[in-house]
Amino acid sequence: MDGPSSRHKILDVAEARFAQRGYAGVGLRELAAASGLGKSSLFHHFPSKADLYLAVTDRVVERIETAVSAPIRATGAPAERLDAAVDALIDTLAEHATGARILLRGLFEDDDFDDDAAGQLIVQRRIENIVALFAGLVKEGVEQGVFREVSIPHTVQTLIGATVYHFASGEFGDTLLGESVFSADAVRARKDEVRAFIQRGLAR
Amino acid sequence: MDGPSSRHKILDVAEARFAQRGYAGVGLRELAAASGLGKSSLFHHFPSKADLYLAVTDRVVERIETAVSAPIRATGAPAERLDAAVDALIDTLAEHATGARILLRGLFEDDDFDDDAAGQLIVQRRIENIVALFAGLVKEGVEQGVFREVSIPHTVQTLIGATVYHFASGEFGDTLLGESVFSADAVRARKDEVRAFIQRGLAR
DNA sequence: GTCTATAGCTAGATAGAC
DNA sequence: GTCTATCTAGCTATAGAC
Repeated sequence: MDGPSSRHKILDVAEARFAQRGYAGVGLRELAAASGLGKSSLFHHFPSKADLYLAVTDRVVERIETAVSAPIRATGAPAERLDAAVDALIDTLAEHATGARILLRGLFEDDDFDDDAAGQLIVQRRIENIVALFAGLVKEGVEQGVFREVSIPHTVQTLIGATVYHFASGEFGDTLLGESVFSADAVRARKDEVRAFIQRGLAR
Repeated sequence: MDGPSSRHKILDVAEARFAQRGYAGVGLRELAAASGLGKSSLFHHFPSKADLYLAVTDRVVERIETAVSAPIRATGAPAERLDAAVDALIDTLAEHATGARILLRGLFEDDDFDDDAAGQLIVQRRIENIVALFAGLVKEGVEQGVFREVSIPHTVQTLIGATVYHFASGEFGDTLLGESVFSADAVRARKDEVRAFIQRGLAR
């Protein structure tokens, strides 16, 4: 047992810092120090800062993809599979406190990652896949007549807002709720509230 | 008629750039050039970059505050006032395309603005006021028995997710919807979808 | 795989002329 | 109110020893 590899450690540290202050807000010196390495050693593991950031983002997105794929692809009624998928999504967001922020930043951080267009594409494809999974499930429900005729894209946006935004809201969310949004209590409450909203929002 | 003042021009330029790439991602040189000024001239209008950022944020939050105050404080049934407030909020977010991102960034950008703690407090108070307005309205509906017994804070979070997140989602949202989230069509559709979701989500 | 040293550049901010 | 010039400190990235 060697403990976590340097690469793993760097990714953990980078995920936490990038989540807080964004890509441009964090320097490699800071990441190196917090990882217990010299600054130059980072370049042995990742060819550039942009590559490191993309590796962080991809890991986050992969977690989500893994978590929601099974419940969505399961057999059963759309309403139940959607409930299970939202539960799994919330569990994953709650377990890794920094993931939601990284994910949300990925959506509106327009940085120049021209150097690693390939890496960007991988992340993008993964996100498209997750969106397609949810969209397909909602569509299935609408076509079966168990959901009312909502707009699929708008419903996906509402789902993201209700889950990802919530767990990315940080101190603001903590203050609003009166406890950490990541506390077991708050996570359970969020699941109940979101499930109830979705069920009622989609019911015919 | 002198046209817009330099200060106004700087604020417009800064709002657009900060919305795209965040506080740390934008340099004063870039802002100065885009405002048609030399870099040093910015310091005549704003004492520091942090102050400029706070001025941008405050202007955005003030717009929202102004837009939603009237409908929420009006007389009428809570459900109707909530609909009107959400409409007004969406109109404001749609009218100033950069506002939603600035707002959302304000929630999870943990930069060091220690230099201007006073400015931070003003923005924070304004946000608290907006939250209190919505929370009070939902609470009123619950107490009158016209809304079911939802959690007030979680409902506020869901409202923010459904509106602010949506208009901050940028290219991702555009791709998902198949058109700009700011197009007249998409704005109208968003209003309809959100209103329907909220009404059904809150109904007893 | 980690280090020291350094290159080359840009950052925010200040001084002072006009 | 805007400018040029400059300061210090930070940045990403590279070279090369061990």
